[in-house]
Amino acid sequence: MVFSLFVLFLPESTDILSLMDTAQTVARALGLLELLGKHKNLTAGRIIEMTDIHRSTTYRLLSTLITLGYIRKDEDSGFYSLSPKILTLASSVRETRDIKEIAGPYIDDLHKTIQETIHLAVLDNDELVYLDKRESTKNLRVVMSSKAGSHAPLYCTGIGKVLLAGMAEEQFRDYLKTVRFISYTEHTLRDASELITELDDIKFRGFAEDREEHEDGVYCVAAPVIDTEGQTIAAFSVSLPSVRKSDKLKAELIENVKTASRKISAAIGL
Amino acid sequence: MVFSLFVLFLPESTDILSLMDTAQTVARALGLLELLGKHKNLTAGRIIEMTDIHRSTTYRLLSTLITLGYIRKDEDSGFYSLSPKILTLASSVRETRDIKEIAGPYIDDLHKTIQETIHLAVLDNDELVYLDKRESTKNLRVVMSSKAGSHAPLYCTGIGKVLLAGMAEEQFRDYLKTVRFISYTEHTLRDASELITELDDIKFRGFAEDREEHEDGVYCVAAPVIDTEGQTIAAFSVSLPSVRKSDKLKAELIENVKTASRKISAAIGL
DNA sequence: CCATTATGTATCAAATAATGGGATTTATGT
DNA sequence: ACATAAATCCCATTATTTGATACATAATGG
Repeated sequence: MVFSLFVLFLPESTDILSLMDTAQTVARALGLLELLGKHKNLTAGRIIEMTDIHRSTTYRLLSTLITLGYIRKDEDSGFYSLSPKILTLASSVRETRDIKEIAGPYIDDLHKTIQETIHLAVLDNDELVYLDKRESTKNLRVVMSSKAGSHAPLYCTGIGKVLLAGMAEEQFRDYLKTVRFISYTEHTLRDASELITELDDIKFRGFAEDREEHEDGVYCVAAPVIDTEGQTIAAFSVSLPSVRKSDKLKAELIENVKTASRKISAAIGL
Repeated sequence: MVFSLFVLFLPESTDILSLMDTAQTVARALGLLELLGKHKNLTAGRIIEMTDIHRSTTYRLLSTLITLGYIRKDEDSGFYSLSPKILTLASSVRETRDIKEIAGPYIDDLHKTIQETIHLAVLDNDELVYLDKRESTKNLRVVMSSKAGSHAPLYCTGIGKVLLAGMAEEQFRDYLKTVRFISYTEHTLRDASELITELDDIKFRGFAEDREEHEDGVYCVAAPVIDTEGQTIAAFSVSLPSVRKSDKLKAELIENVKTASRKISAAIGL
């Protein structure tokens, strides 16, 4: 017998469903997918019994799902089953799985140790987009307009350069085609050649610095989050007023950021 | 840009969709899932751009999918992404993934070696259901009514006993509650106690024999298909006329069947 | 061999459920 | 603070889904 599914399947449950802004056709179709996931070797007949959806409707939904490639039918046995297409979706889930959540605790640790502004971001086309941040607790602090969800350029930020350094060749070439080098400060990298030199250095050292390249007076150290396949899937940075930067602090920063980078990357790999 | 999806998303593509018996709402919803699978970190706005579905509709579908637990939205960044619920479905795919297809080549090999009738079956409630078969090439051969998709009892068939032997305790107890021991032949096991003794033996030896327990004159050797978690997910058998059975042939049969069992089980584990 | 049951396809009128336009609220950035 | 954009809500329209009926085929069982 089926339990929770019943709620979704009952055609007359208008009172419940109409309250929530939910499409019942979709609910039914996905309910069928779940049903086929839970019970193996179901025939059309049994599916109809289990769901209380009308025969016609069930057949139509099943054939829709077959057309869309989500289920298939073994002609000999008459069994319906989930098709491998679901696996394609599933693989994307793992990649997308909340970097933010996994990285969260480590970002917190880092924030406790060095009480400066921290950002976590991922690539979004030719820009970066912030996923999360922590603010410095000091009076003089970096308060970027970088709310989570906002965008920033790649070539002139610590995080951006880390993400560029982690790009595949081809993707990077595409990036170079579209990027326009705007000089936000006198330290902003001015062309592709400068950028490439910088990226080589970043690849070698495993972290990036932003030496007031995006905003005057703001220094920043960034490092990547790397998944099990070696892909850079995100990056984070510590930003602070340049006036606070000393050789000692810088060394400490880099040390901590690199450690956090390793820890988060390990955590991402489940 | 999106390509194939466009076809599904275009609202006016009645000419195309009306031909196929396909539900467009479902197509759109699943299209959104695919979109979120391919492109990470999509905001509602971008999704709307990409799909050409009206704003309202897109939002409604997204909220439906959220309600159903298939996607989720990061409130800070506004990104939509596939939720882990997809993984649940995916794991079922792996289990369900065509045992028949994977086992096929090995069944063929087995059939070439010992040219007798072979069946492949899985559990279906309190019975077994045939997925596939090969027929003996000899004149005197076992021709069961067992078309793919047909059912047979467990306690008196080789495959059935293998499946019972691989059951979890609890499931087996449930089975004992409902089973009625019908004596098809004089060799049919007559009660739970006889069955349990037999199953212990099968568990120990790793294969089962059917000594004319279901049909007079039919002898059969069966073995399990075991997945990576040690679960018996299917079983197969070689059936032949008892008259052909000799000690030498029997030894050969068991040898070949056990080998095939190992090979198929290994192949199932991807 | 015929009667019966299960599966799938097709048709179609009715009604509901999805749609999309627009208004409203909420964010965002200057 | 304002202007602009994004997201949510609302609701009449209609287009899509629905389910009853009927038909075709195949499998099943006596």
